[in-house]
Amino acid sequence: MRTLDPVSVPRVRLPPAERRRQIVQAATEVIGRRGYYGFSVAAVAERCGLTVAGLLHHVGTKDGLLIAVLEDRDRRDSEAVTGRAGLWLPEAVGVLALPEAVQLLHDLVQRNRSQPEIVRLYSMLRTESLYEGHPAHEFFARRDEQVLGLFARLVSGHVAAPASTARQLLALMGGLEEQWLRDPDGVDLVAEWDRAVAAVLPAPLTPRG
Amino acid sequence: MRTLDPVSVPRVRLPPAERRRQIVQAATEVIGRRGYYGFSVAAVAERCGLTVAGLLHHVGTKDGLLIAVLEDRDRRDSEAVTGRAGLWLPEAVGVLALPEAVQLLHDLVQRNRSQPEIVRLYSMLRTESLYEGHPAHEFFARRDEQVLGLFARLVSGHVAAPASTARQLLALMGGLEEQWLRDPDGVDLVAEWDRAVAAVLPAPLTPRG
Amino acid sequence: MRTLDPVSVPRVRLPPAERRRQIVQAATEVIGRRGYYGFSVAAVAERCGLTVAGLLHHVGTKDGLLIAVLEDRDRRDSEAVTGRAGLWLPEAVGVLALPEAVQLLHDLVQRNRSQPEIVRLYSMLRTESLYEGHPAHEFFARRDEQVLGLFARLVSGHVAAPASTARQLLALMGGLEEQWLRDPDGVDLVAEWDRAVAAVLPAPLTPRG
Amino acid sequence: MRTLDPVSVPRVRLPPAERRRQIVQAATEVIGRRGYYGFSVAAVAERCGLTVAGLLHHVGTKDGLLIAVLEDRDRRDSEAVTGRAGLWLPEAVGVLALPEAVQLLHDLVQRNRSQPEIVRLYSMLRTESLYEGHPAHEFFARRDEQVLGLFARLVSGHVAAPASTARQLLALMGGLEEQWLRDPDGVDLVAEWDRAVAAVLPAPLTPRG
DNA sequence: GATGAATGAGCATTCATTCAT
DNA sequence: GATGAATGAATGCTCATTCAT
Repeated sequence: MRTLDPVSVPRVRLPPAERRRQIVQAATEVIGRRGYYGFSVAAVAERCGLTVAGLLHHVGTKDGLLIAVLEDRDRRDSEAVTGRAGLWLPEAVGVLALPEAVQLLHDLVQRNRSQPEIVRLYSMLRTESLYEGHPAHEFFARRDEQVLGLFARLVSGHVAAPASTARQLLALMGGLEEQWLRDPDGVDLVAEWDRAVAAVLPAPLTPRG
Repeated sequence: MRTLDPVSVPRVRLPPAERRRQIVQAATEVIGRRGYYGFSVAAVAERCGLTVAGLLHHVGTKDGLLIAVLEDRDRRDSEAVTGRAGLWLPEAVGVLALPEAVQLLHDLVQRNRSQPEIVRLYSMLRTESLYEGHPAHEFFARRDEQVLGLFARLVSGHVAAPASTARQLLALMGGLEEQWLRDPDGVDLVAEWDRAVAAVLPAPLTPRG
Repeated sequence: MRTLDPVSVPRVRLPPAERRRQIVQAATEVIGRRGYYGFSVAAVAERCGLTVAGLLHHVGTKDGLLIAVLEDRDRRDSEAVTGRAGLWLPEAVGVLALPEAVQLLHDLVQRNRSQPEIVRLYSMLRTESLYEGHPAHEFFARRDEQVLGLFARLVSGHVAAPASTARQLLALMGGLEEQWLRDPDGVDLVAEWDRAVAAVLPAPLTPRG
Repeated sequence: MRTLDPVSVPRVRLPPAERRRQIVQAATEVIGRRGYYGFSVAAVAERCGLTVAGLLHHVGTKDGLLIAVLEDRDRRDSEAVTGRAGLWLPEAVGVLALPEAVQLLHDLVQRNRSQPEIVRLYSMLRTESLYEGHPAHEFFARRDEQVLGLFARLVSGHVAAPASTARQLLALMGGLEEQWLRDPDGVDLVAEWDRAVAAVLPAPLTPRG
């Protein structure tokens, strides 16, 4: 067998919270590389220094593992934008001026650069979930809808066709991230993003940081 | 698990060329939906009305099947641009004026709209192949390099940073196609592409067709 | 193909030690008859009343099964000569007088007569492992070397060419065992062995028992 | 796949007799290494530069291939002893004096040294065929019986128990050949055989050649 | 909280064989 | 005389899951 590089981990008993974190992280890496269809519960278990049965004791099933990963992501993302005050809520964004919107997108991309494993996970699952049978199909359909809505509101009033601009921003973000994942050292994700935004949005102010 | 919907076909001996075409097409669909890791040789065989052994007689291994698909694509793509006279060769493109370049990209996207299965295949494989262990890793690394080079030459002289603009075009193309695959009826791929090009390239002339 | 006669056993959970013993015994029989290349994991599993997956849970792979058998043999053989005090150690044997040496060989053959399955296993594996690709190639090369060394020391001082006499003893033992396996009722293994030793060694005393 | 080292042979059309010879030789090698159960028709075909179907065109089935090999051996062995005038016939040998008998055995072993592949084939098949289900089971049972009979007659009148001496000679021959196959450079088959005969037969005259 | 035993289903691949060409 | 297409059965192994401990 042996998928991915076997990271041998000593088998120790961990407190549940830490174990959970460990599992989610291992699953993120493995699913990010092989996708939902292609990854095996055993590969994740091995990375955790757990038996398969031991891992399943925490997440129940293979699907449960995916759900755990997705929920964990959702929770962390929410926390990350808490400072930004419920940004995902439809009503919350209309108030932002263009510079603030640009800054927000910039921060988002910058944050992604610091967590390639998670970017990889989303890239993989978003592509895989195009197929209707995929367990995350609805999840990502809803997700993209929300993000497109958010982006559209962010640029609304500043561009001619906010919906199309939103699509462009989403496409650029995913596409540039993919190019960056393929060649992390050759592609400066944040710089490319800023340049792309400058091309797509009018009067782009240079974002800070 | 019952992958995809089983299409039962009578078992007959087919002329080799036609069989080959059938296999490649079935594999394109299946791999496009489940990815290389997630698809099974059996699923392809079933779609062809062949035994697994019968299928393997033609392609040798699972990897051989992937290679067959990729080579077939390459061949067809080459044929498609033959009218455009060896467009992938580095020297061949410098001569194009911007309107012709825009037209060429437009035609490319329009062609893609007519073959969603192939777009899906490439989308899936490009994402999966980010992982270094993937059998198409090198294939897509080289491919993206070529395409980025082509795009850069297409826009060279017309934009400030051709390499970055090339990245933006590639990202937009992949990203918009993905949005279109997720919601084929809700997204007008060609229109969105034209709008994106208008945003990203200067003085965009409306392409014909 | 229906290998050997299927012995159907009720599927129950066995204590690990007993299961192990059962597996090793079943494998000994099957490999002894069909060889490593010719036997199937399924044949062993069936004899144990286990699924193939269930069997593989214990031994990992087909090779692992062979190794388990060989290790088990080694362990038992060691135990059997423990009473003889580390007989396989080079220094330990020089002290034996010829009658004791003859007695020892006699006992060895007599023990073999009581376990035809194991003799058959060794006969088969020793022959198969002549081929360099065989998983037990090195094992039996080393083994034969050790045994030849032991035999040479046993007869050293009593014959003109101990190394050649050792080869003769090893050849006779293997060859007579094979004749006995082919016709267990027609060949008196121990008697033939004693007669052979009488021919090959000088002044052979009749061994007891 | 790929068993044994793939000896790539150009595919040419051969005259039937030569093709037959080639097939038998390839099969001899492959069966000698992997045994009847462990070898594949494909491995033989490859060595002949033939398709599997092409090979089967000549020998019909896997069993047919084994039979072809065995018959070919029988024919060649007969030819080899023709000069010795129907030696395998029961009545023909009683007339030999001991020195002639010793010389005959010596010649036999010497001939074997020149064809290790065939010795390997017989060693493998004789061991494998101990199992009653083996297609050559009867063949080798009869064969051993004949050889034991021949040997017994050869030494009859010169030793106390001709049948046992015959067994010893057969055992020695097989066993020494096996040791020689395991280490062809380290074991001088003919010399060891002569020494063994000297030990087992009385007043052994040094054979010529 | 975690393990070991066991299973049923699946997977890629090999194998011997048949048949039409 | 030889090939290519195709098959049914088998092979070694993986996988997700259950259950008793």
